[in-house]
Amino acid sequence: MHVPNLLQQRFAEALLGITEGGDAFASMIRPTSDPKHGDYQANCAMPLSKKLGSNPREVAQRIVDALKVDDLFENPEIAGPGFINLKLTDDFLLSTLRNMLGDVRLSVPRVESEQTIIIDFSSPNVAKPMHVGHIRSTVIGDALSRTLQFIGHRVITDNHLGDWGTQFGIIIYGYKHFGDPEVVMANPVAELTKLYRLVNQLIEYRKAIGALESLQQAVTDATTAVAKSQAELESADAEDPQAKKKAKKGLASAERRLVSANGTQAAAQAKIDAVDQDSKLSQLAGEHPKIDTAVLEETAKLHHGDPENVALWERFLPYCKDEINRVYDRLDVDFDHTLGESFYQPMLADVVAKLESQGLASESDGAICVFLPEFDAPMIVRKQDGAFLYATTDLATLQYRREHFEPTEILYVVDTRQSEHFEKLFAVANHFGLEQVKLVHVNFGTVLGEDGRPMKTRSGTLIGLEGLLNDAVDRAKQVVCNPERLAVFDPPMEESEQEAIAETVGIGAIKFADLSHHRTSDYRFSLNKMVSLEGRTSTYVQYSFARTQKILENAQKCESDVIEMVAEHGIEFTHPAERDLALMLIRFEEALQTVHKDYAPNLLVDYLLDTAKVYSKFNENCHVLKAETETIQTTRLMLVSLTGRMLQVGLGLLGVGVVPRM
RNA sequence: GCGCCCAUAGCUCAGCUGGAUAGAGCAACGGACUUCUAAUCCGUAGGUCGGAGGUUCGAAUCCUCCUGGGCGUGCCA
Repeated sequence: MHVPNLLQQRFAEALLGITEGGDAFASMIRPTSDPKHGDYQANCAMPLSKKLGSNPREVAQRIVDALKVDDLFENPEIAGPGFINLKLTDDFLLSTLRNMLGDVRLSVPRVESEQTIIIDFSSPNVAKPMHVGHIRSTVIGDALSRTLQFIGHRVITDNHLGDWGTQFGIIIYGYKHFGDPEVVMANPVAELTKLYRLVNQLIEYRKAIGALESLQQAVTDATTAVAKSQAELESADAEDPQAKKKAKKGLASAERRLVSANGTQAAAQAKIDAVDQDSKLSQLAGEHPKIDTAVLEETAKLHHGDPENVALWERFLPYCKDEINRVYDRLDVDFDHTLGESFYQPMLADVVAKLESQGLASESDGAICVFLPEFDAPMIVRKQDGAFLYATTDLATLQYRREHFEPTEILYVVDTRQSEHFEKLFAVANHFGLEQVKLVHVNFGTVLGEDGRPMKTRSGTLIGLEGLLNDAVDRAKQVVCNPERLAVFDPPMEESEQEAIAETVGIGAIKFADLSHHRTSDYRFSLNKMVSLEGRTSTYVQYSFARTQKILENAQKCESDVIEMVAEHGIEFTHPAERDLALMLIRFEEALQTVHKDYAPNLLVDYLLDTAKVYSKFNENCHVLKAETETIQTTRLMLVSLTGRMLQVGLGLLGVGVVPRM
């Protein structure tokens, strides 16, 4: 049920009778900000009165007179400067709920025009461990995929794996120089990860040594700047508060820079120390002074078809995929396709040739570039050395998807820092046969550390994703297995049930916390808050669900029983909390539509939390089993049953599970 | 230098195409368990929506400028 859409039609009809083109104002309908104003409000009278040059309240009255909404609303009221306030009738609410009973879609219709939407998300580089930075794309992409599918679109998910990059040069180098074939093949996933980490550490060591001097300089500069700012502050005219304020700000800024420079330098120094203080590592570092360039050479050899490296790549790739699939299993995320960069490798030369023949690309400084009028820098599709780039692969991917999937829309769930890349890509795609496809960069913000600084993806010291999931589940287990809480349950909870709950609650907490932020904003990653199991978290919603299930269990009723009871006893509202809950329930479709409109799952998160909140209030105020009459009990059982199902379905669309008790 | 993004309560964050008195959670303080699970609920306190102009009947939201921060910026992905 989508009340605003329904209302919009009614208003359009009424407005057309008032002035030509009046229906353009019909969309100005929204839920009221304050329940005392009713359920929905229409704001069209104010702007319309300006157009007509008359009093807004009079215009509102004319609209109300022409409006036909008796079947849905009580008498509309005009308030303030010209708001039209509308309150749904109880009859309408009750009959809408009745329709939701037994309907797996909870009265959410499938969209009228089905689109084919490709969602490109997650896309990790295989061969290196997944870390916290991979959460956002994976979780947002998965939630969008489930939600768009639910409302009736044809969704195709594709994990564009980074399976052809430098990380394989790292593994190949590591295998050739440090790998024991027997040990590696005995336990390939773990051993390859170890090799990756070792070689990466040695590379980082080299880089840190190379950078140390300039980092030291940055610290010195920042120190000087702080001293200078301090002097300025001291000499600032005490009579002039503005000058003093400015000097203070300058000092604060310089201090921040110093802290940052010190941090960067310390990180580099730590990398160096870690190797220097380990005799084995420092020996290896001494033996491989050019490891960074050597790794690039191994990568280049792979790309040029060197038989040995290609054979190693083919041998290692499945194990690398096993590694990431383990994480996807745990996260309950899957893909229709996993077409990585390597898949498009054979098509890249053709893409460049086609761009050149169409006059889109041209040679510049030895590279093949597409120059775009709206950008200073070109999009480079082939390097001087002949190698292809990210942009080339993306164009090949676009071409392939157009031919094989015929999408109407492609969503790229990728870090916002790549927005310029996508702007260029989409601009080129417009001249490359993809004018008809809606291309969207579903960008998202950076995950920050608890200190508020961006988590750098290449620092190598990031917390691994698997470890993080384990921590969350462990934390959830501690709470679930709290003896005080466990004592409540009858029959008692077996160990296996406790573990299942911890898994659902722990993983859900991480996903839900990520999805609760608007996708474009940065957020601070705080494991403590996510699994605190208090406040606006997944646990709150899951707990609400568990309470609904317990009531149904105690009443020994399932939804089909409720349908019969409704037919027999009828339904009515006798407490405001019942009506408030009903109003939330019928808005499910509205919430889902807003998720699609802005590609923003946080709107569904908000909706679920609000619904759970309203349910809690209902739960406090409206006892089901002790209800005074059959009709009241039937009404409440219906609300409980629908709420439980709605929370379950809603969480499911976010990729978060529920448990029957917790 | 140029481009993009951000600034909302002590902290972490919402705020949908401009709408009525700017919200939530956490932290603080005060209440509620003989009650279908207190992982809960109720209440109190806390904000010049970074600053200054402008558009409008009406601005956290749109425009301009300023300040502060982040990110990106020709051969990584």
